[in-house]
Amino acid sequence: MTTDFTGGGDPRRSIELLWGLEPGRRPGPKPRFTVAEIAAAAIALADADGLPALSMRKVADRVGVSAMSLYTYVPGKGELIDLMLDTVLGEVPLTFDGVTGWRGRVERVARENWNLYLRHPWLLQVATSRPPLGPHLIAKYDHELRAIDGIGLTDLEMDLVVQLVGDYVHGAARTAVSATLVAQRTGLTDEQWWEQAGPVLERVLDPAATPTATRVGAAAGEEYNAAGDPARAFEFGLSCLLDGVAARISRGRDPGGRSD
Amino acid sequence: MTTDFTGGGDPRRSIELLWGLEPGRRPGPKPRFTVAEIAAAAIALADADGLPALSMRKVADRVGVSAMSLYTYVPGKGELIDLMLDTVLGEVPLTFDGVTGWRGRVERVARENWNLYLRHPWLLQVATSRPPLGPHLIAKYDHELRAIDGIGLTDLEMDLVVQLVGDYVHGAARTAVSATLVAQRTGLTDEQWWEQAGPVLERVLDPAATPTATRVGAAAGEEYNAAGDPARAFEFGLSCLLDGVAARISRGRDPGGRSD
DNA sequence: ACGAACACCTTACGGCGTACGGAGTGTGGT
DNA sequence: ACCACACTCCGTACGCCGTAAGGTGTTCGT
Repeated sequence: MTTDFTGGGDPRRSIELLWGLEPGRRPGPKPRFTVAEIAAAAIALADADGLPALSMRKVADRVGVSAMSLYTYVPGKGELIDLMLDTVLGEVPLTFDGVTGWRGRVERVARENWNLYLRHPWLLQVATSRPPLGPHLIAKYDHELRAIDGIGLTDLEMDLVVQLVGDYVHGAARTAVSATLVAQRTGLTDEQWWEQAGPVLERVLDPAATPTATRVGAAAGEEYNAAGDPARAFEFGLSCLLDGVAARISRGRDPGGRSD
Repeated sequence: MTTDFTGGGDPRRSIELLWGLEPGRRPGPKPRFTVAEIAAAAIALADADGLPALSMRKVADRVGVSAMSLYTYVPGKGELIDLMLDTVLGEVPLTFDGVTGWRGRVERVARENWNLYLRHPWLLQVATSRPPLGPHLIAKYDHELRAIDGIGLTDLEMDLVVQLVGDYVHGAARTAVSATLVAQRTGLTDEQWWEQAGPVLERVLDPAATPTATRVGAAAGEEYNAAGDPARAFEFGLSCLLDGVAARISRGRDPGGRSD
């Protein structure tokens, strides 16, 4: 339903947390857990139940401390989520083994991101006010830029292409994740949903008012034999997008992209 | 921070609500408001304060009823949000006046969607389990398909292109919206944030470990003179994407898109 | 030994969505 | 006209949420 935004706390404390900066010896009892362990517990919970179901109390229960104890590890929930995000970004292998050419590398990047969203669907629900500049996010950005370094794009174009791919994958993964989890989230399979909504929908939908949608929807439904085929849509979109990038590389075009 | 998912209620009731199906004469007092009025109040609140700040109590206050009265109009918060979504989709003009060619039409579609997100940033935080199949969403889908009808794409490719554009715009708009609202959401301008986070960031960032990111980040920062230029990135990405679609149209290619 | 800063936790607050049931309203059937 | 019923409306309450505040116990540095 709704999203809250991370990034509202103390910037310094957030960076320290993300980069695991240790304050050295301090009075008081030794913390029983590490920040990484708290983050891992939170990630496991989010993976299992989704981000809306993630609460400080549940994380605390999972670790075995009281909810308020968590605040000795992280200043707030938003910071915990930023930490979770950077932590899972660390799963992405920063190599291009077995891949040739810039196109292969960008495909690798896109697919790794896609798979990341599929493994951690809650990522799609994270709404950051600012990118949490943690170690893994920085390393990943560098890695992605390296995929398209030295192929004829300006530095600025490189930044824009990495953004383009990232934005597209994020957008496309929403559908894939929803398709995977819709039954779990709503308690109804697509068939069950159509059983209930189908009759009233047929009453309100006027094929003559939306002829193109009717035609294309029918063709798509027949081809997919489902509400959609997100993986196929993703690969199609990625291919188009990369064709466009290839055209730009060929043309050595102005980075503004407003020439049209 | 987090997102809940809509689409968990009674499918039939949801469709009836979206399409404004009237049940006819019914016993009991006349409702003081229409469902559309409730939705409009909710939209105004979400526009002003964002989706996380939207609560049933606040909507009720704004309309001038008790929170629990709202449930005589909508079965739940999720359904209200679906309704809000379909309502604002109705703002998009379903014409292509002053536009020539499929490319111009798709650009119009993309920019209308982009502007919609800028006008209603909360849209980016709506997490639907299933697309809420309301009148405006259906009409918009038809309109978008018409942008690319009869230009040499198969029906399936048309569906895929519309998805591609929609996914990309959604992804790209996140950055634009965050950039616009970050100060409001976090209470800190970028300058203020850097003042606080900058010193510790400089301590942890190692330019030698991420040379490409360092170089490109510097070039981008200099060019943008800001954290980014979302509108420029959007236009760049859209241009690439459309180049790719153009290439596909030229080639009359297989819709699978896995040929490489 | 002592003060200060910590880890930990209990209590509490204000916010949230919405279940439940009571009171009032108006329709349709008799 | 009367009545049963289905509605509108709302007060109360519940369980959940994030986290402020303050108390207790622990450990460091002097």
